[in-house]
Amino acid sequence: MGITERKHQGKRNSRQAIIKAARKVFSQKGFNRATVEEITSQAKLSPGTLYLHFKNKEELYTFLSIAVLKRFSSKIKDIVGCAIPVEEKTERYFDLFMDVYDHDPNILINLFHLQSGEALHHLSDEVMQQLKKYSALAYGSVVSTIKEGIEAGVYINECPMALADIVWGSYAGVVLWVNSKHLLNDQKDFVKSTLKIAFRIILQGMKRK
Amino acid sequence: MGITERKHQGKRNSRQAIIKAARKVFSQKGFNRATVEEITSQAKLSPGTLYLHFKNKEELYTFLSIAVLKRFSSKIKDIVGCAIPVEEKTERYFDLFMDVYDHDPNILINLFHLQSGEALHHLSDEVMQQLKKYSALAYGSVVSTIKEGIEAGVYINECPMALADIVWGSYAGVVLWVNSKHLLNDQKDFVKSTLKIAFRIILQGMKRK
Amino acid sequence: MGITERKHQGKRNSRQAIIKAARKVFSQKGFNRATVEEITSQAKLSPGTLYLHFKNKEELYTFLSIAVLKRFSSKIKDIVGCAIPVEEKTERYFDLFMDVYDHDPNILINLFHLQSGEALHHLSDEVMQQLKKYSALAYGSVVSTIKEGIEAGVYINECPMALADIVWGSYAGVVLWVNSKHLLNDQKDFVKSTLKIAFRIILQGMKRK
Amino acid sequence: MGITERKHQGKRNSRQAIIKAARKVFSQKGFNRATVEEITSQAKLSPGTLYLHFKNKEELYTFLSIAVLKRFSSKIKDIVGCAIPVEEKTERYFDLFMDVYDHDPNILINLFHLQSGEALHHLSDEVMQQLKKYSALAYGSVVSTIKEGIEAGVYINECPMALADIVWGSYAGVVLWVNSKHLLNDQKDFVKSTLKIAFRIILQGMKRK
DNA sequence: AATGAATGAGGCTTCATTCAT
DNA sequence: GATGAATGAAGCCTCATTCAT
Repeated sequence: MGITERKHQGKRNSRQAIIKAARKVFSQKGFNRATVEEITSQAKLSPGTLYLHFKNKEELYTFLSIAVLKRFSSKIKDIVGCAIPVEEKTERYFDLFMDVYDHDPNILINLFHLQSGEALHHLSDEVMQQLKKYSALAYGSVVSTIKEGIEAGVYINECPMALADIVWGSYAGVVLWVNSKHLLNDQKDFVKSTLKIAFRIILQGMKRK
Repeated sequence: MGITERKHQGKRNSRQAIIKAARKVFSQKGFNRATVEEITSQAKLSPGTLYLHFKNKEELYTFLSIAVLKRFSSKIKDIVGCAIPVEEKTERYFDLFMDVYDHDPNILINLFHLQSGEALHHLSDEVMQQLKKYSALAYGSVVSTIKEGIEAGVYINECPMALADIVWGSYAGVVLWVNSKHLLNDQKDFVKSTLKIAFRIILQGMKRK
Repeated sequence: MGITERKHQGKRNSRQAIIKAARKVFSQKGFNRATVEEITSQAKLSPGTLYLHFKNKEELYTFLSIAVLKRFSSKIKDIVGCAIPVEEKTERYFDLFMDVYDHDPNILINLFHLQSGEALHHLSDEVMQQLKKYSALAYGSVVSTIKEGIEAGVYINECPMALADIVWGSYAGVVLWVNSKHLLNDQKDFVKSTLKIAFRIILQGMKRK
Repeated sequence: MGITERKHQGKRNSRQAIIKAARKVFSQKGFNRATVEEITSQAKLSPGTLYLHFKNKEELYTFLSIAVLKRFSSKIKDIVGCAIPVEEKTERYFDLFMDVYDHDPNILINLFHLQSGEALHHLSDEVMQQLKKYSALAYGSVVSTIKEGIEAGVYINECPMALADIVWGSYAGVVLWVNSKHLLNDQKDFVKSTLKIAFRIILQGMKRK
């Protein structure tokens, strides 16, 4: 594609190209080892262009995480609102986790890094707000469903937040762990099957005897 | 402590000071944002001193991880060898995980980062060997106990390696997750109680009905 | 020159500025005492710019040497191919040595240092190949001409490689020696006149009686 | 050798050990890449000991050079004073050069580096004086013999200093050149035979026809 | 909107030198 | 006289970011 054509496709296009490239590069290398130069060159753009769309590297990174959280929280809200038994909701949660994983298996690593304190120091207030908002939404929905399950006598009687932490943490931990251990080309299926078992175990373990 | 006293205590001391400071700084900031300057100044030493003890920043980092793995794998081997029922072994594993956590709650973050590929590029062969050795030892022991449990009909009949990944990944994931979510001064007890629940859930879920 | 003008001239310019400054600083201080900071500041650029053009300090250094070798070997090949008597070829060699010296009297010091093992540890394969290639070309041409002279009964019957070593080593040695002994501003003419005598002596001495 | 015994052998011993080790290490690595740590550990001493005998690394380096110059100038003066024909003196010079080379083939590289400006910046006045004194003595003797040869009609009528530069520069240049080109284990004989030819050529070339 | 050359702060690492023992 | 742990200045290099075009 020549420079001329690309220019005519407007700002939207370069933004999408950067987002796509960033997902890939951040996934492969993590936040620190990923360079702006590599991301933009994979997007067939120049470094300066990144800064037309994002305030800095961190905000691009955070943007990717927020995107997942948005997707997540929106879908999870749908489930929470449904008039179906808790156990069926939980099944759907499982599908949702898998869906997110399919959509971008590595983006979860970003969310993790984000909270691990390696990034998050030069974010604008606006982005920070969004991050908190969607994070709270997604997390809150999980908590409320668990609470519902406890009240319904389905799940063990523990602090619902702790249980949500366990679900969420286990999910992310297992993905990261298996990912890093099995650096194969097609690890996606392997991770998914392990995740499937993990979920079954956790849900089984959370059930009141 | 004055210069005089410190010097009197020999090389050992500065090494320990660096290890201690490194544990703290790496935990707080992660590998990349932790600087050699900060680690050594917290140890009340000058930057050059670090290199009397460690080849570079990465090897210091890896050293910390290996130390945990060593501690872990040595204790875990003791448990594996015992002539006690699998379920009792699992109980002891739990104590061991807690013991490691008590000994240095943050060091696990290092192990995780280590495998995430953000570090590990300038390690000497010797250190790399050690890392692999102790990593395999610790992991292998968990796998063999799970296998024993499956054969004894106690645990569900799934790939033991997958189950080990789930145990290990969940543990690390929950620690990281809860740690990063609750950035309080005294989160240790909070994390531990969540971990306790997590273990109970997972063990319960792994049991054959 | 203002920033505006310089930027307008593209990447080429900064490269040339660095090469020019590097020649000067390396000549004055040698490889080790020359600092990247000094080279780039003399080029009115910032340190980072050097690394847009050269992988590291060593490759810049080597580049300068290869440039001379290229110039040298290309011209020397022309002479070798000519259908003229050996003695005339030798005359032209002399002119060539002087030409290289005129073009950059100090660059020979680089070649020397290069082989002395004080540099040459972080070169990329590509640069290393080039260095060897042009080095072999230049040296080989001298050897073949000497061989021709021996066979024609013009020069004494000694190992042609040894004779080439003597010609080359004497040339470089005399330049370095006179340069370092007479640290005057205008030593160029002095060196050249000494070189002229040296060549006359060596050629005379190499003749079969 | 235990610490106790070494201590009883007095200062002289450690000084000699350092000198010996320094000759070796400087020869192998050049001034910059040779480290104080390596020199002293080869001498089975600790770094601090070097500074009991030499003000700094440069002065140790210079000391080695001065030692050669001393040896050189003293022997050369003997030759100058002899009532023998110039041509015979020249023969003896040749033997002397070879003798120095045999005694320490690499020390000449030091002298060269010394003048190339990579060292020589932190010398005490006293050492600087010595360096100049013995340098002038050795060089002056060569010049005076050449002058004698010119006056006797043996050598071509050129500036005697230039001729001395050529002899000296060629010698050092050939050693360095051949040394660096043929990094073999037993290059000493190879260098010597090349030097022999070189001398023959230069002396022959200097003769008046 | 896009470029990409240039920047320069900041980090890692080395190693000659010191000094308390 | 000797030690050797510790120092800390100095150097190389990276890379997120800027800005003139």
